[in-house]
Amino acid sequence: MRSCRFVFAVHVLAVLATRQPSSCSSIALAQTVNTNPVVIRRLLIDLQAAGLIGTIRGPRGGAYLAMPPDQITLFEVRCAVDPPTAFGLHPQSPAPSCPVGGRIRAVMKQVQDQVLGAMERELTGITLADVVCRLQACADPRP
Amino acid sequence: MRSCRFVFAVHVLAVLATRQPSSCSSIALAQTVNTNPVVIRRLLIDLQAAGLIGTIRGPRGGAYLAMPPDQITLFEVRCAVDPPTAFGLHPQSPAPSCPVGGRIRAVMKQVQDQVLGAMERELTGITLADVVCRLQACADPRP
DNA sequence: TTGATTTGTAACCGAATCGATTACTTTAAA
DNA sequence: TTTAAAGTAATCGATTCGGTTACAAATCAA
Repeated sequence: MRSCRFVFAVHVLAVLATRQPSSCSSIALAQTVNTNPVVIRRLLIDLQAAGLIGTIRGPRGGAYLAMPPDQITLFEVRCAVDPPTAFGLHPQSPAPSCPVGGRIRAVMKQVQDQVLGAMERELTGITLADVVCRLQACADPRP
Repeated sequence: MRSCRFVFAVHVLAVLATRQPSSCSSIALAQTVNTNPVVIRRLLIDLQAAGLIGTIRGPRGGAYLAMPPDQITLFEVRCAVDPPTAFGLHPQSPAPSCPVGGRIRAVMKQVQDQVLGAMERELTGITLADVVCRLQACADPRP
């Protein structure tokens, strides 16, 4: 997963958290992230579908947090914008005649689920409020 | 990380573990994985650099395990063939004038390190011997 | 009602990644 | 000497992804 959609999303949500409860346009968000507004709007659509933010069309519109920052975990953010993948699996079916090839896919699927579970536990332990706190360089609540 | 180098590497090592102590050619390995021998040889180079396998050139050559399967963890395998990344970071510098933009990179680097640490703990807990065991559908030693 | 502003969305581009492939060199066993 | 295998360079094609342009839809204010 080399996409930076996740860090962009956390960045955007952190800005919205500091702007609460007023909204922020995709243009302004794109400037802080240093990317194109359409890239931000595509993210906003996914974050909105996940119920993390709301958007307002028209003049003075923009995006706003739909939830208090301490109730948004980074796991939810990741789920909203990235596919649940830790590493790629076999693109072609391995040789079924080989004892390894016949079963390796199921085993590696298990391994991936274990790894994703570990990532979930870690990301569930970090809220958007924690991120905002770290941004302000206050004491890390989870040392 | 969408590359399947990691699953290919585990697949190859599992085959070598069942073939111990004799060696196995990249052609034979490529057949079980269902890919091209050069793809396998590129993997073998990385696994060899990590000290996990050895290779023999010439007729009757091939790759062999350099270590007992219960001393090879999936974390070592992953380190050998994949960069230590959980998600992409900001490609362009965020706006330093924004309070979020100025610090978000460092914070997300921390988050990535936490996630990588969780992945490391999970993958360190699975050895190549465990994988071989799971391939044989015996009771999972780590339920 | 009109104009301005903003989201939503489609289309496309260019760079990067990656597995696959061909071809060749190097090594070493029989 | 022949043959089989690793090592390696070069290239191809598909896919992904951020970036960009353009435009439609919505909504607010004058």
